[in-house]
Amino acid sequence: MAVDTSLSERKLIILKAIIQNYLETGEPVGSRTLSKYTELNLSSATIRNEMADLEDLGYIFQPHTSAGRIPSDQGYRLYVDMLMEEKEQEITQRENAMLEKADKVEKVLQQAAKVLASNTNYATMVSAPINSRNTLKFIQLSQVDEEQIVAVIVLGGNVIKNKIIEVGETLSNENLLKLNMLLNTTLNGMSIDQITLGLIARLKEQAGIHSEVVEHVLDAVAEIIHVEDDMKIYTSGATNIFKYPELSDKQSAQEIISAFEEKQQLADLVTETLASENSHGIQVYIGHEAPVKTMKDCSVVTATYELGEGMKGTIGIIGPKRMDYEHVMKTLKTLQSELDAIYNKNPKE
Amino acid sequence: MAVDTSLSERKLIILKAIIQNYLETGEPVGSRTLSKYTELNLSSATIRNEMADLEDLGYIFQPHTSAGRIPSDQGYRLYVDMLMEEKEQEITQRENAMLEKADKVEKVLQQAAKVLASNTNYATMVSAPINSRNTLKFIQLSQVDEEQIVAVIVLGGNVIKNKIIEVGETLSNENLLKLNMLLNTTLNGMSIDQITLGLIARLKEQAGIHSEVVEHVLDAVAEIIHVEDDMKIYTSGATNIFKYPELSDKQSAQEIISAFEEKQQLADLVTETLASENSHGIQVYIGHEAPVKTMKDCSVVTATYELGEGMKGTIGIIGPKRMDYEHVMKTLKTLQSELDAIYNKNPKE
DNA sequence: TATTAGCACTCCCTTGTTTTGAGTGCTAAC
DNA sequence: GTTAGCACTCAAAACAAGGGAGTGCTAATA
Repeated sequence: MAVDTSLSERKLIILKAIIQNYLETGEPVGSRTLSKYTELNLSSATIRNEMADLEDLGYIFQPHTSAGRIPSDQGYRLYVDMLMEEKEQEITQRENAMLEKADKVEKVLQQAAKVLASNTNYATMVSAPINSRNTLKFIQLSQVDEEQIVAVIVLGGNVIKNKIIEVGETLSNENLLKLNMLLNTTLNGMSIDQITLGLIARLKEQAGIHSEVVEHVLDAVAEIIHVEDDMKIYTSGATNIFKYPELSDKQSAQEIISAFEEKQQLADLVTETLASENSHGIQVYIGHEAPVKTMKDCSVVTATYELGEGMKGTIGIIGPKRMDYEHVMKTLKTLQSELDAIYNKNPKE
Repeated sequence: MAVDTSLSERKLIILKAIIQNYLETGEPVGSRTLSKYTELNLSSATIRNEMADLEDLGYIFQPHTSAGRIPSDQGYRLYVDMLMEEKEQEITQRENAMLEKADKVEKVLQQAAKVLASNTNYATMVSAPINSRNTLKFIQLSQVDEEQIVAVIVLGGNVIKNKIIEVGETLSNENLLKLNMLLNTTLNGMSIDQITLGLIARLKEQAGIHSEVVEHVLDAVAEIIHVEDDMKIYTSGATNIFKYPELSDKQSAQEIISAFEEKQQLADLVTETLASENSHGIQVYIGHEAPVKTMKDCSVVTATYELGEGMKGTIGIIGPKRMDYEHVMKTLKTLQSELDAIYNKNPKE
């Protein structure tokens, strides 16, 4: 993934210039423009020669004969890799991300998506961290009325799950107490994926109260714990894609916005990102590289954030291939640390 | 709102034919077409005369000279009013709305929106019922650890609210118990808007435990109860608008889809709908009639559903003016009763 | 008197043609 | 190695012409 050394310094400069110019204008860029744009002081003819080479090497191409050049996916890739290396030594400095503290995780993430979208003018998404490795801090069953019990479960990071359990017959107060004791002493501190069905079965026996109700309630508890909160994803600025002509023809717009509405595809994206994390915690998918076909004409930049204890989530930006990678990557890094700051200031036990 | 009697029977038939034809094709409809389409057996010339009249009266218009006619907002309005009257005597019969029972209100509503969208090919929204007149069924504070208390509140219709309350100093077990007793005995059965700040203040005194912690906790409880769950709105099929050329130019599409993403405008729509409810529980806003400017080129059809105890929510469909009003209204009615069936089968106390 | 046939007219849309201009590749000169 | 010059290409814009759907009006008809 390092910079391809087969390119001369000059070619690199020219390529970079082509890309940057194209990022700004969205138009194919020609040799004349470049000969002014760069500080190389080369004539357009020379540039043309170099461009011909770059085209042969696959970094740029012409949308049609006699048009200027446009960076190819490969060209973008090289460019982004260069950026990555430069950034490496830069100190990440905190910026004003305007993230207000909010007590509900949900709110924070939704707002994060919003801030990101308005900062970048691209479409954004933020996935809630996955709970499976989170640990149970507290569990309680309470009688609401004769036929209803409410179960409340608090996980690390103050994630709360709850559900009403409908019971046929009433559970006596003592039994409820017993059950609560049992649940808390047994499950407390365990991670979600440690709480297996086998464990629940054992609990049923240990409960010592042999009634259908208890079994039913325990089953319900297991369900609450395990029901994958189907990957909550918060999005914002989906309509930003209308700002980029290359994405806003009906067909593409329809597809991309659908993806944002349905969220299933975004979920796939998140899964993929979390699976193949790289050193920076930032990943860039250019065009076809993205794991979702809908994004084949977009670039997707994702960052992973961590709320401690292995609870990871993803922040993502979806925009045109000619996105401002530099700014985007910087903004993502900032947000990453903002989230860190918000959630890791309460030291985890 | 009754049928304008100044229109002859024949004009009405022609207007209806124009509209129905336009609903199907989306193209301006001309006199020739009509002379075949209607069972009136009139020549195109006669039809032309009638159309000229209808145009003078403002029910139809030409997008340009020598084009066919298109219904105006006023024309649609008349048409819809006619439909309403016809439907009046029809028996609403249950259809297969495929709504699965789900225990979380949230899920049900999201699914309702989805079903609706796929049934109609329009963009849809469903607002969660507003809680302010809902009653409190159960409240409980539990100690999670030294510094955290989780508050759980169950409202009618099994709506659950919760929040972690951070406390500086630990609250003793007995005090927590006392507090729970007090809260339950006092607040149980009260509606949200009955629980005023004054009441909370009185509770603080009654608690008899004079400590900052108790005050803080009670304040937090009040906040949880009152924090307007900022009108949750579930949407689906926003991208359906791409199916209608008259709405899918960049400008309009951008605006409409934004409205669906931001949801604020939809919330306004809901508020308006709930405020001015009419006899059928179904309302139709045509073009400029909608309380939101974004929808000026759309028609919005809304229905109000009730979960008992004054908890009302709204179902809405947003599409082109040439939407299939008949089908839409029927579908809405069906869904309305589906929701009724799901939520009012557990008889409310 | 209401309906219809006929006709001239309007104007959008489609299709085809021309022009323009940005950009290229190549070659020959510097 | 670099550059000026030139012929060439091709997309997009500008223009022109024809077709066609639809209209309004008038005069004939039932």
